Amino acid sequence: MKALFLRRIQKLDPDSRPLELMETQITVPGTGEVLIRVAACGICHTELDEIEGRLRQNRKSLTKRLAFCKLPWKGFHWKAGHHMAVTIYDVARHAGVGIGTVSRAMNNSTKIRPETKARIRKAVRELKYRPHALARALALQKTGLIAILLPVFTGYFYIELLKAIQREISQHGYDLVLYSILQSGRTGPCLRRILKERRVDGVLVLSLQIPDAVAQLFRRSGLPVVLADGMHQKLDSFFVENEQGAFEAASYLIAMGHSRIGMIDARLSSPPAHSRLIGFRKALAAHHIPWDPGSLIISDTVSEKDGFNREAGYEAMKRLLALKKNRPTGIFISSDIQAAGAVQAIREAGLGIPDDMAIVGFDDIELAEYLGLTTMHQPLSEMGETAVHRLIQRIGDPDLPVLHRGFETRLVIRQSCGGSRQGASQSLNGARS
Amino acid sequence: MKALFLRRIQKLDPDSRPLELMETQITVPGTGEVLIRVAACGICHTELDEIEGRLRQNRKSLTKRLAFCKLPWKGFHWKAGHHMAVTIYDVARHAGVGIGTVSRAMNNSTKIRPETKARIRKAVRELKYRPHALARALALQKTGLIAILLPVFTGYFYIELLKAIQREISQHGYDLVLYSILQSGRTGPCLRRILKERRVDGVLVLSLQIPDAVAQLFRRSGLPVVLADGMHQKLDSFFVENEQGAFEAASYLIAMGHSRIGMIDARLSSPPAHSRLIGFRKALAAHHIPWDPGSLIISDTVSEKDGFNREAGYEAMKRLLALKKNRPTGIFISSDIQAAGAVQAIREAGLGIPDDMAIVGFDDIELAEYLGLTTMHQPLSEMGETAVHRLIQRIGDPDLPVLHRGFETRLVIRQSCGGSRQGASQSLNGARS
DNA sequence: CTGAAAGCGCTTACAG
DNA sequence: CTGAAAGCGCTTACAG
Repeated sequence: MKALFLRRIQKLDPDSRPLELMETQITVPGTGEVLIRVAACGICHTELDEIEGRLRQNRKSLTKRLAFCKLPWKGFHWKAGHHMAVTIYDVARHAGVGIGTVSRAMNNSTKIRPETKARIRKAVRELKYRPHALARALALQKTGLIAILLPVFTGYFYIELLKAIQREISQHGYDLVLYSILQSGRTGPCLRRILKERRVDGVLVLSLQIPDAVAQLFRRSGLPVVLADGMHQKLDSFFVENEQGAFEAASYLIAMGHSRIGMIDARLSSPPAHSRLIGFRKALAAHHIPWDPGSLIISDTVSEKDGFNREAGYEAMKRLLALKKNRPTGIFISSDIQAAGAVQAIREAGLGIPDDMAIVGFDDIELAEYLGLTTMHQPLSEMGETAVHRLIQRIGDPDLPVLHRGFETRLVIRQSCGGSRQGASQSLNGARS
Repeated sequence: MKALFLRRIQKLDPDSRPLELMETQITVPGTGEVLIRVAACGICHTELDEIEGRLRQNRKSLTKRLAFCKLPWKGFHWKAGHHMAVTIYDVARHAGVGIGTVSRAMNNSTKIRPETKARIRKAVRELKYRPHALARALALQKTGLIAILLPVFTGYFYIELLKAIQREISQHGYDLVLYSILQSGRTGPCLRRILKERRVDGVLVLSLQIPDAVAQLFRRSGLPVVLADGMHQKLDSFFVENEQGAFEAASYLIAMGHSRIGMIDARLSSPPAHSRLIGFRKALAAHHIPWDPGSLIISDTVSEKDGFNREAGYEAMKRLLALKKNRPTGIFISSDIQAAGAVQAIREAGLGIPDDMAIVGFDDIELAEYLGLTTMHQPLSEMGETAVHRLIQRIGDPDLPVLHRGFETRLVIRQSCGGSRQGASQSLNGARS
């Protein structure tokens, strides 16, 4: 296998004419591979053919050298980066100007004569030139990239958020770099790395907690961070009013006539889980319903995960159903995905929803509609858009004051509490049909 | 508002001692803003405080100048990039070596003395140095980024795929840049842009068709592309055996005793939709069941989308149910999400599944389990992993031969055809309960 | 308005 | 083994 490797030497010798071959040499690494290295001055992408022609003419000398190495000549072969990319130098030469002028033409500088600009634009079109993003970023100290951190795709919840974020961000000319966090403990290290690597202009953090030390670091560095579905005192934060939502959810169960009300929550170290419990208890208190610790199940026993998953909801509901006395008749479940598991457990027990057990979820993921689940809707798109908007603002001015804003949830009534406005005809008691 | 702007001048004067202030000057732009520009030679991050101290000592001269501009002195204020990042120069000076040596120490070069390396490592730790990703990428011609193109998050389908891809890719030390394609026509332009910008080392394309001209361009450029859930003759492609899957799905309906079998498909310009129709028809033919064009509904009439969505499935099923004569008793639906819509239509018509209408879906998204939907499972994780693996390989050697590989689907039997092995107790005929 | 040059922060042949 | 220098492909004060 042969390789002809063209290498551009820009300033090797300012006086050398363009296209002049500076050297040819042969190296023979391990497996009989032959590398012919040709350094030429000011090679332009569009001139590669000419270069190759010259080399062909020069072939006898190459062949001689190859023979010396006891290797046959088998023709030319371009190395990996087959076609060299067009650079600003190519454009400059093609248009007969300096590279600075090309740059000004590309960046809509005012300090350029219209005719010059037009000429350069034409060259750009002809060579199909487009600036190398990295080089531009390095010179500009601006990458055009935004990092987004999120817990492993737990699925449904993030789709709507991501969609809104992606739409908004690309509208502002940015691209998104995805960092998915496998364990919550990795959030800090990941952020530190992002900060140091300086590959992005800003960071969007979804549903993750940021250690104070890291928040501090970001503030000092001036690299903007915005939280969505999360909260940090020192950073822009957009969050769902979990407490208000849980309060409403529980109040609704009470309004539907339930007096023994339980809750299935996720691990309390998760801020939403924590707030939802608080809202739940406040609702009970507001309605003078006594608090029974026995009817609160933290569904994080199943795995090392935070408990926001179907299996956890399933197990938790089974434990609730096993309660001998004072079994609740209404349950507030801290997420729809847990509720899905809970529904399964209720079905398997041969019980009916809402007759034997009423449930209210939280999130309003698409699945909730299929389940006929009454739940709290979160305004995820709105939150995502707002967060992006703020991030863009802050990239423009890192010294903006910190902004916190909550988004209220909204009760969506379906069938799982019996209070459907459309009647219970679509209830989900498949098990009893 | 004041700003003290520190600017590093590296080679301004090779003889100037470190920390020497080279100039101080004041500019007064528009709104009474004062910019004090201080260029110093070889300022190190860890020495900023010292610099500031000197400036403070020099304050009287600054104050004088400010007074000249009729502006009060209000102390120092660091400009945006508050803390300057640590560079390789800082480390080199801290360790008393050249920057080349630092680089070698960072990159595990063999050509470095262990003691030197240890000393540099220590400096790195002390200064918390980490290379600037962009600069490194520019010098190395390797960005550590992989682009992933996918149609707008239609949701469920891509979660599993993305999860597998993300896992695999980060294992190889890459990060993912997300490009979501709003209209399929944007695929080409987006790819061209990615190619030209050279921000990534490779491209993963999900479910999108690549124009021949663009494929050609990529081949010539040497930037690796791999397709997952898609196919192009000239590019590595990993795809689901849609035809085989549709064949099996239809065969299953036939085996369940149906002889009037319909299909709901998506727009046929979508390759999977097309293949699934072919597989479907082949199954009919194989079992000598006559083909009735009236019982095929292409569900793309609802919007400009491709038809792979719930609303489209809903409308399509309504049209099928409206059939006066020869109404099918079994339907193969080209995606689970359409099937979800179809289920709703069947329910609303007061019909039962599978008694009045049996359905088989395709995809096996999580929703299918809740719906009790019998469907074709796609090995998405496996396909995602394989695609990434190939991409990494190809980044290592762009001249690898083109690889194509199909992944077989698997029938998952639930309740929607009545053939459940667990009995029909969990069937979804909520409408009739 | 324009070109030449310094700089963005790294890597790596080259010459000790 | 190590330092000095050229190069990666751009932008932008600076000096005409």
